Amino acid sequence: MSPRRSVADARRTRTAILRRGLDLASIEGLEGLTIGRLATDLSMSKSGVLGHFGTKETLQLAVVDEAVALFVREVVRRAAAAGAEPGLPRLLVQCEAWVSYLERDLLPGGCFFTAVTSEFDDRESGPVRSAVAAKNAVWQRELRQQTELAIAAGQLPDDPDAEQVVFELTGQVLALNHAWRLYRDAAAPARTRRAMRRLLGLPAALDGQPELAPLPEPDDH
Amino acid sequence: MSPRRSVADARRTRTAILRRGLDLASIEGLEGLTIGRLATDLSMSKSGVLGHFGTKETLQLAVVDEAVALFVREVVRRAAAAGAEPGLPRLLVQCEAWVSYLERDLLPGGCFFTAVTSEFDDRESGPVRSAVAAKNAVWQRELRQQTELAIAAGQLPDDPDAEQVVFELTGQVLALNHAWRLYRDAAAPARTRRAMRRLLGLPAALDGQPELAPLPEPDDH
DNA sequence: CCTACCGATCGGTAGG
DNA sequence: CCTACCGATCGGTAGG
Repeated sequence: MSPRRSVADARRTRTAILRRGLDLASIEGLEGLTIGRLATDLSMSKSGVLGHFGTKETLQLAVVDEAVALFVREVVRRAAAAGAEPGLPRLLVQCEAWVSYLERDLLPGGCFFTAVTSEFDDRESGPVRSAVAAKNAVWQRELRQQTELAIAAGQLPDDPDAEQVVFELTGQVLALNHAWRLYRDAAAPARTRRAMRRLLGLPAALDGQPELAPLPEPDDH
Repeated sequence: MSPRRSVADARRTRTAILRRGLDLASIEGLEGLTIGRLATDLSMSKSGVLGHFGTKETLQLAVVDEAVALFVREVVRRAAAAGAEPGLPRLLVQCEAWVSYLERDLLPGGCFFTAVTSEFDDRESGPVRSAVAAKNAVWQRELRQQTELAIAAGQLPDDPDAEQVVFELTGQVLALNHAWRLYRDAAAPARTRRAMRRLLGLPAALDGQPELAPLPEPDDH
């Protein structure tokens, strides 16, 4: 009965820690995520948890990576799987996947990046802050590229500034998270879709088809 | 040399605690605001700090009130002092005061309400969460009223849904806080003003007059 | 307003 | 992966 387990067992434990850590961090933030709480929830000792990461900061960075993996799976890849053409069609699919990601409440505390950005944006620069800012920037750049393609193809109405369009799209998603989490406002996803539609020069939605664009079925995880 | 001071002294101490507490809470959040840290910063003992409030929760609620007072002074009253007529003119002044409030960095951690909303929106209901949600709602209601007046007066372009307009305005302010705090993006205030202008059916700004509407000089505090 | 405490919890280490 | 610790800090209390 040695406490030493196989490499595969260790990896499984690590995965369980990160999965639970991501749930907790979405609620309590990355500082509020404590090793003792994780250990209790997983019926482990604190040193058993910490052994996988060494320090709390390394654990926090691993949780950020876990959150990125979820976002990539549920937004980036799901949008890509729709096979929409570059430019406005792809941008619409990406926006729909983004709204859907929040609407489906994949994490108990809502959007991990919104929570953690607000937690770290005033901190001195550090690895965690940098990681969050960098991951945010990757998604913004992807949206900007599609917007630029849409502009070049004459698919957008009047606003020729891709940066401005992405800024405003982001704001509508932040408003969604805000209304959805603070007031449990069930109308918020529809409001965000309506704002995005207007911003991208689309006509108002038909009653029977509220989505911005059709998406493949979501992964059930 | 009794440690007991006058009532006026006690009130001054209380004010100092709340002022510092608001600064700290804007950075660290209302949970991250600790009594020990406050005591150190103010060269007091922990029990000296706690004596003014009894419990941490009471302290947190007092800090929320302090934040409301700042917002009322710098946004609500400053906008009212401009003397704009109800409807679109007043709505523009209120939006300009709102953007200016963030742009001027009145607190070291940016918008207190954004930070605290994101911190408490997933928590079980409690007095702090309720207070934050209620204060948020008061401002939203004020904006909605002016929007409804503007709609009734035919001052808005096409969108007849006041709730939707307020939702989108809020989103642009959230985007401002996001870009301003996380990326130190100096272009963010102009982007928000531009988005608001478009949303409210105004022409694009002239180069020399970027504000949404003229405001009186800010209070220096 | 202070000193002097309390039990609980924090991140982390030693040693196995 | 565990037990058994460490010093520091948390919110809060007793008593003056």
